[in-house]
Amino acid sequence: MRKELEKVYDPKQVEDKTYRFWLDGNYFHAEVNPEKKPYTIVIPPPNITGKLHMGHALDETLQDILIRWRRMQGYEALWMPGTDHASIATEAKIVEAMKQEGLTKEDLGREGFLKRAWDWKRTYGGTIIEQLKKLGCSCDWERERFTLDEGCSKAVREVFVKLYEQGLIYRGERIINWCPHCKTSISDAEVEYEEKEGAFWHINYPIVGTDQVLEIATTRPETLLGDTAVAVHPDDERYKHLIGKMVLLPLVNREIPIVADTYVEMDFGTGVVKITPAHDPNDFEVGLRHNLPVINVMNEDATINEQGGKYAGMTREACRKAIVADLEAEGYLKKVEPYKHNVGCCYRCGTIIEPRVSKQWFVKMEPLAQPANQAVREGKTKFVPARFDKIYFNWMENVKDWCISRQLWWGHRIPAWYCEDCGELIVSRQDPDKCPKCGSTHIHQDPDTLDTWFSSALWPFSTLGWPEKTKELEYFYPTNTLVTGYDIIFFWVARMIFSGVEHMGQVPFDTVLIHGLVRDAQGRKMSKSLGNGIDPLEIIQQYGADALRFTLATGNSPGNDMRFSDDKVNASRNFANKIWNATRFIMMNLSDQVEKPELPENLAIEDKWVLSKYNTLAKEVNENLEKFELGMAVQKLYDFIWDILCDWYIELCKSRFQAGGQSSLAAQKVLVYVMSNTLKLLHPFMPFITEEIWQALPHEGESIMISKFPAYDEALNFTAEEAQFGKVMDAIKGVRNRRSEMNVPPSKKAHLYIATKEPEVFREGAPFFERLASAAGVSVEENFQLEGAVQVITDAARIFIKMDELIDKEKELARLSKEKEKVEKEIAMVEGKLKNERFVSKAPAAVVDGEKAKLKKHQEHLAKIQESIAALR
RNA sequence: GGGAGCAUAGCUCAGCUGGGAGAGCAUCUGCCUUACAAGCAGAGGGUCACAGGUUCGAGCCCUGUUGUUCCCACCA
Repeated sequence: MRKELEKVYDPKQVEDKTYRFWLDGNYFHAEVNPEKKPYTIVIPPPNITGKLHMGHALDETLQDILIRWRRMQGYEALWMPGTDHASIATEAKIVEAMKQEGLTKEDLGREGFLKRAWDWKRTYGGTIIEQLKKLGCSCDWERERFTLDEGCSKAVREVFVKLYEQGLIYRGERIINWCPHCKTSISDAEVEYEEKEGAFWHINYPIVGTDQVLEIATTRPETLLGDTAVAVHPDDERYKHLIGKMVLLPLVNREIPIVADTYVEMDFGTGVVKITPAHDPNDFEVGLRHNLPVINVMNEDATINEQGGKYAGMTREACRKAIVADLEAEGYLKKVEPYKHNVGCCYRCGTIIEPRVSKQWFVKMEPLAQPANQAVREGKTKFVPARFDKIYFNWMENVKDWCISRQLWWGHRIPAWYCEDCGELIVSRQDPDKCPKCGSTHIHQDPDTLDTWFSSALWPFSTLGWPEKTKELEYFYPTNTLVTGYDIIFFWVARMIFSGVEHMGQVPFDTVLIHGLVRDAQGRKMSKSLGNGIDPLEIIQQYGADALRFTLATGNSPGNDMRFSDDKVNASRNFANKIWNATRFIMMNLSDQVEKPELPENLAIEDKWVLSKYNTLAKEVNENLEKFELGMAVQKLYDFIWDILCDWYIELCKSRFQAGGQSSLAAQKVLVYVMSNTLKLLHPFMPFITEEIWQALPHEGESIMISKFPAYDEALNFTAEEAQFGKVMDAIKGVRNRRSEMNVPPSKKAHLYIATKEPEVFREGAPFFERLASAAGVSVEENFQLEGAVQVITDAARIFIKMDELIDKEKELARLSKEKEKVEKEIAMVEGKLKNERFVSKAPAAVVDGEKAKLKKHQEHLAKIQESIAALR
């Protein structure tokens, strides 16, 4: 007894239940299996602070499609899941939460804070994982990892020590990007530039020993407190004679030199630049070249420090106002111009970055970037679409050393110790208890932690057990496809590539599939501040996970952004319902004799037609997936199911069901066969509904998700029959068309007379005209002589619709001559082509033959029209 | 300053290596045809941004122009 399906598909009844079924079956789990080829995807680990957003939903959907497809193809498919500790983002959230309780980090102390952070991780870290399950992700949850777990920490430590020993990690005093809000350094990649309205303040610096002034222009007057020189271009005729002289720094009354440096652009501003080595990266470089002192005038939170004299304690903004006011009061301010310029901001909190000189740890990039670039150039890793390799190269070829130390507590602590007695620096795989040089036990560990991306960079191999030589690592590495958005190519993809090449000797994946952003219906980026974000879980709740997945996969080509709208999800939901109802119909008509999907011995022409179409679909879906054209694959599935299967084949089956007998049984078998195989093709995209329906239909095996993914089958190559049946369909469409034009309701049936040179084809198809073309009966002959009938002319037939009362002879003639003109035009065009010597000689033979066939078809069509016209007259 | 993407039906977008433009939504017409009105059958609607070029043939390749979005750099 087969179960009845509800009238409308309800995802809520199906999804959780089905997901549990998969988990119980352990289908997501992958093991080292030398019998099979591995296919591996590592998930871009979502932040533990995170909630699933549309970007994740897209990213995970694409990965799940690929992994389910490969799994069904027979690969040992591993989708490695996990989460990222996201040091800066998580720490900021925890600090924020503590603020509500009136607590600061310092109140808790490092240990207390970390305890709290781990509590946080335990509480919220699982949220996003649960949300991934709602989406249907078939990750191997037994292998779930966390960037701060023991294994990943071990990998981080190994890499740090190894690179340090190779001289590729060093500690040094540099100017770095400092976020005054997060109170930590951040890397160049973490700075976002934003165009802001500012001003250009022109300030006169008196030249010492003269009554002259030097006019400088600056966008940051408050940094004047830290000026240690002014610079001009060495070739600048206006200022050449002043090089080496001193100016008096206004308000501060410090004498600073005028230096010459080619960094200065002569024709920008006044051609004179104030040099503040402590607060500008370019000035810092100038300072190094000219041995200038570095005066840091700011605290960690970007307030002015004691170096700022009377301005000490002010914020940078307040200080700017005060300085400008004072300059004006004392007559130093020449003028103020409005000025638009780019300001660096923290990518996490948006606070304006303060360049700051401090001691930090760096990774020397050049030696690591080179082999990585070489590998990509050799095609060992390919970007899809290919243009993204330019972005990768552009960044990697100009990359500066990577500042990896963070003044945060939540993260991998830097494995470096300092001896308080002899000053020795100890970097070690094991925690030292004394100084190896002097034996002192007075050592302390560096308080800083590592950039969160330092651990993510190792993700493709740390999750497989590295630095241990595990069998998983041996089998699953290098992984196959990395799926991610273009926004983290620098942060993550590039760093994984050079890390893989350096530590594993092999690139971490062969393909990087890049997708775009999911935007709102108006094309705006979804953001918290705009409040235009769409919650994927709400969409799942409302429409179902399959509908969401289908929406994200449809009409989306690699690398391009997409818009998300309710209209689209609605259409996807309707599609799910369509499949559901098609299955209901099949089951309503299914006899007990169909026990599994198998083809009948005798196939009717329409069976061959649908099987041929299905076969092409199977072939193309695989081809599209191989090329990462997921959007195209899913579009073809949609078209096949809705148009070919539902609107045509199922409708064709209705008359056979009515007739009963062998023809009905054969139709049932073909339907079950085509439907269940099509469900398999669709399963990676819409896993829940396909499983539910597949289970309801006669099937073999436990679950669709471990069934064999269909492929092209030569036994189903019925292209000739497909073309033949197409002629019947053309005739049906033609009749429908004419009737619709004449506004004849379907209830008004009419007898059809079909004149054709292929009567067998149409006799076989005759029953279909009754249901699909409102025919009261059908006669097929080679020729007919009929009065008072409407005519439909196709390539293969003349069809007379017997409807005396509707006939207006003149109108019919006019319509026919219009049709004749149209066909004549077509003929003229094709003839023109074929008469063109150069076309015939240069175009491929297949194209020329195609044109010839087209011409023949048109000519036959024309002949029929002419016959009809003659008959009417 | 450097680089990339996009420009196709009213809207949102497909269109794979060049062989005479498609879908969804919207609009209009007719249908409760016993799987589905979340449906069925039809219809209208496009100088494929513009200007050149290559080719027998261009939405697709090349050059330029315009509009638009983004990335990198950061001239104080």
